[in-house]
Amino acid sequence: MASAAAVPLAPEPGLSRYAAIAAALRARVLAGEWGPGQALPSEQALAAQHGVAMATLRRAMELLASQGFIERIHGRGTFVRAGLSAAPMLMRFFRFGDGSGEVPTSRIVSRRKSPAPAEVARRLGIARGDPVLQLLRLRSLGGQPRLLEEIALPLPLFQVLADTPTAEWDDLFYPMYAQRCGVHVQRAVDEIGFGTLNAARAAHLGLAAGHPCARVVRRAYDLAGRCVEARTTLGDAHAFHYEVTIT
Amino acid sequence: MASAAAVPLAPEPGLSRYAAIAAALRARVLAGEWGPGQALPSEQALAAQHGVAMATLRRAMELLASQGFIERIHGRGTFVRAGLSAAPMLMRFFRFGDGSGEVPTSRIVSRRKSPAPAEVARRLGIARGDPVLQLLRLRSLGGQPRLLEEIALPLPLFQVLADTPTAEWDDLFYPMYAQRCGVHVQRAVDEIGFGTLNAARAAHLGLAAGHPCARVVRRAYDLAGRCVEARTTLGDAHAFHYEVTIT
DNA sequence: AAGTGGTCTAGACCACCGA
DNA sequence: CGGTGGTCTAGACCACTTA
Repeated sequence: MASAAAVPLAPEPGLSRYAAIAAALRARVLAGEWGPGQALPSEQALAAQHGVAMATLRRAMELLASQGFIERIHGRGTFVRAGLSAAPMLMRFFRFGDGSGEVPTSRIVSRRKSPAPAEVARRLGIARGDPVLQLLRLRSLGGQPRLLEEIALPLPLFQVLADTPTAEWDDLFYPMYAQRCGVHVQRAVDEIGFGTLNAARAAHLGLAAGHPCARVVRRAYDLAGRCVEARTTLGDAHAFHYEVTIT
Repeated sequence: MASAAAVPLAPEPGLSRYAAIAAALRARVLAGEWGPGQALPSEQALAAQHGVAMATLRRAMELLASQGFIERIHGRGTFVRAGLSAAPMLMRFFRFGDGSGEVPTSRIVSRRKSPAPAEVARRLGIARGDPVLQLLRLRSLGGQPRLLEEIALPLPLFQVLADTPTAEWDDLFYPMYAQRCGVHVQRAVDEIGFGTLNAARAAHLGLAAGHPCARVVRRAYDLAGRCVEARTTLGDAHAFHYEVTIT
């Protein structure tokens, strides 16, 4: 099995060589062979493993990189993507922290363990009644509450957060998930809609009941495609703003 | 100047060969050497012209293709992109025509030539007072008006539309711009926000004054990067829905 | 200096399209 | 069939990072 090893069993007959290799590498990553943030073997090594020329192996890598699955760093190596950039992924939908340079703050209003209601279960892809951690979080700017977040986390996975005082939590949740729970958010889908605030929610935001709000429903997924967080963010509709480029 | 012709004058010193070639090709397209929808020379011809290997030329082409600038069709050739897919680019933001299979209709409510107000001029990137064609268009579904569009078109360019009875207009505007005015929309930017309807606009949509609305402000650009259309679309906020994937 | 990914070459062969 | 773009090879050399 030295030189003519090549593809052992074609995963899909109609697939080009580089696409097959990309699929194989993807599978190996999902199987946990290399974890998020870790380096893959060098191109040379992988090319030898798969019995193809370097250029072909590189095409496979480029494919995976273009899909955001791996990250290639010149002179250092190729790495499994560690997760979404720690950045303020959410606030970008709202005029939040623009200009003044003021620091946004966040506060956990409530935390409770409970069986998943139907809607939450559906979003997380778990069974109704499975245990989840439900959080209510208020994000403020300059002392003004701006965004209300309702977050649901599947529970065996996020048990650590149920046991840690919320005062010790980090401001950025996704890096915290990675460090404390070993959960790496790799992809998220946001659904944007519109509605009005009920009295309880409006009170948190300092608005009148019935005030129009923008609603961003997010589902966050890890590398394996499991939904690991369901989050609904509500904010004043008039402060909502988003830009899309169509090509 | 046969074999060692190569790059005549490097456009940017720090640029790789393929990036330089991509830039050069881009410039030739913008200069009008090949119009939208037309074929570029074959890879072989272009590689010879630039004095590089086919693989390098191909990298340049792949770059341009990934940017949506050209379209490569196996066995046929490489073409300058003709414009945005004729599709219902706009309605995708609204629940509009879902399910029932009913046919959306559109009607031009008003058309008038006028000097550009400041806001319109800013969006189109022209001077205040330059002549524009301003349209008001109502899009309906099942007899129900759903979207109100305010469209501004710079005027020397779209004169044909000022002279053609609106009854003869096509339903899809972008293909019509291409056929009748020689304007190919290649890229568009949408800004999404929420607001409320004033009495006049609400009346067109059959809603009450002050009703919450979603507002999509679009700027459409041609290949050369000129803004050729400024469009504001208003619709019932409760019918608004959009999905974004973050990676 | 050794190891990584990035660029480039000069070919070969294949898959697709149209006359 | 001839011409197009798509895949693949087996090299060479360059640029960047780390130690």
